[in-house]
Amino acid sequence: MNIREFSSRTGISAHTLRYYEKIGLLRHIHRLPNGHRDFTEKDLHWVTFVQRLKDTGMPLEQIHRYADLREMGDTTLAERQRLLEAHARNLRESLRQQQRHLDSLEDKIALYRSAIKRGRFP
Amino acid sequence: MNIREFSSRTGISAHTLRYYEKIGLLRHIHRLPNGHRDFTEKDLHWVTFVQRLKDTGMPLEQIHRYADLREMGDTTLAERQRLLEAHARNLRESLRQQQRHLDSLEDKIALYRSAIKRGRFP
DNA sequence: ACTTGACTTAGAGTCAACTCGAACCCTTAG
DNA sequence: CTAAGGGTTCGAGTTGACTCTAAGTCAAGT
Repeated sequence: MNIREFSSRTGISAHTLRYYEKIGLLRHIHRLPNGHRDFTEKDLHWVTFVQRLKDTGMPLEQIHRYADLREMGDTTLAERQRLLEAHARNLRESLRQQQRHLDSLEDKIALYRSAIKRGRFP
Repeated sequence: MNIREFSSRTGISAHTLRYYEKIGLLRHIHRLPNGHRDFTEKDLHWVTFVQRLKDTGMPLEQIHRYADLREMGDTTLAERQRLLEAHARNLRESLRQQQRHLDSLEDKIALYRSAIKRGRFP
């Protein structure tokens, strides 16, 4: 598929897709004879995974590292697993922290609610 | 307390604290006769709240807006409440999304685990 | 034949949120 | 008296992740 369709399927702008290729997050993108990119389902699958890593706060540089490992073949399976496990641990910790923040915000909102009901600030 | 102690109590660098004052996140910071900032417990409380908003993804500009409302007194209570409630809703949604991402990552890690056990990739 | 529009590249510009540097002022210890 | 160490201001520089521009190619439609 062309960059337009790939862009609309992934929600990533064509500009950003080219940028991702330039910095090495996307590799071996097939080209048509006219030089246009021709993305595959496999590319879609990889990009979806990249988005997941990115959305959970992994910097592009570390995703790049993962892409490197992937490129090196099955001898790096264990290292990729370690990388993902470390990331999952961070994510779990971050979720706990965000939950604490949310609880605390909800407490504050409850204070606002009762302050407004009583017509003044606590 | 001086900027050094305030910095170490909040975990925010002195540089950043001055920056926060410059952009209006910190206001009415008391000064000693020599011009040095003299932070109070109230400042600490406010900064802690600002950190919570920031850590849960609120842009500084919106925190600034909240600071404006706060400055305007009790007539803005309802609006501040709405602002916090909208933020809490976003945060709950983001937590759900992050949890889905985590589940998906854990699935992938499980695949790695079994691939490594079998000595090859799925 | 020409225009339209999707694509290409290299490289510059933007934005949020810091982060740092330079030049300077005060107070206190030796 | 002076040097160290903490503070001050203003403004410039950095970082990560885009985002856009300019100049060009190419294929299809009128």
